[in-house]
Amino acid sequence: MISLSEVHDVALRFLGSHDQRYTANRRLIVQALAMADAPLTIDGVTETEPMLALSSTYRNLAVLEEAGVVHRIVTSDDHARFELTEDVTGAHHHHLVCTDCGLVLDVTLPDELEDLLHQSLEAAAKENSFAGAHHRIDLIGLCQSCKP
Amino acid sequence: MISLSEVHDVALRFLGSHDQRYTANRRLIVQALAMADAPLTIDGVTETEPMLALSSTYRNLAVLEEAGVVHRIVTSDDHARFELTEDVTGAHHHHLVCTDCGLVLDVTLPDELEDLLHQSLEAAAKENSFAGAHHRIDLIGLCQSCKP
DNA sequence: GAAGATTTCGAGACTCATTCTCGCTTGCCC
DNA sequence: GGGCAAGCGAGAATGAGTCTCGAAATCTTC
Repeated sequence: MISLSEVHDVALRFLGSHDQRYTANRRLIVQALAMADAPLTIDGVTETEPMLALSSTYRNLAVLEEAGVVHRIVTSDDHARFELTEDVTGAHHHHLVCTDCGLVLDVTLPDELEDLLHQSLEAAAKENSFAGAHHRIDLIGLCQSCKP
Repeated sequence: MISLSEVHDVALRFLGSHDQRYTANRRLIVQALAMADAPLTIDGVTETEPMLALSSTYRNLAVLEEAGVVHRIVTSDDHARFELTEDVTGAHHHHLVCTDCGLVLDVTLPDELEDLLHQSLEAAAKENSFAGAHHRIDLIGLCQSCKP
């Protein structure tokens, strides 16, 4: 597990290479995401750090996303969720998504499987003239509290 | 490839078991989705079948989704897209998603890979007390027309 | 370290995809 | 064929997310 100060270092570097400052607000957002054990909604972020204004949080999350520090997760639930990117945390992972409450949990898969997948997807991308950046796997189901 | 009339048969059955009628409008929507070679946005559906009112299309897509006939795909793009479910088409597949224009294309993966994946995801679900229904794999990248 | 330039902040207005409302139409059942 | 439940559709309402713009913070240059 990567330390909080390392996360801040990476964020600073990423923002720097996009001509963006690492302001106090952005720091708070990154910290909130780093401490959370699951991707957070905007409300989740502002509840964790109540000093943050809603509009600034939206703006700064967009800046952080642009700089590759955070990643936006959109589910059928109508609040987007945010997490630090793999480039920041160093951990490739996927998601369990609850269709009922929208909860998102992180999971990792065996490396061999990831390799196989990567090869297949690469081939599929080439076949369809897609410039493939990365893949995303979600297991869609019901979380513990939403189970019947 | 499954025929259009088979698609309608399945849709009829699915709706029936949810105490829903298979009305002319719903038929048009299913037909539009069946003929399209990629998931359609709401606008895409109403453009294909201009007789459809917007509000009715939204309502009927919700009904069809509830009945398991269509599936909603949400990307960062701010129009949801719809396609027939695998239960209707009989074809398990995944998506290439363009981060720029939101285009979604269908791809299939080798069966062995799907099997491996299924096992791993099943295990991950159990570990997190998730009742897993199905998985979703997206390759995120840039489509031919959005490539730099 | 002060003046000016530039960036960020935040409260509220605004946008627009989606959902809701409600009177009208359709079609099913006896 | 009358009654009634379901579906229809135009427009209003909702609300997540974006934009605006004056104020505050931060950087730059001397």
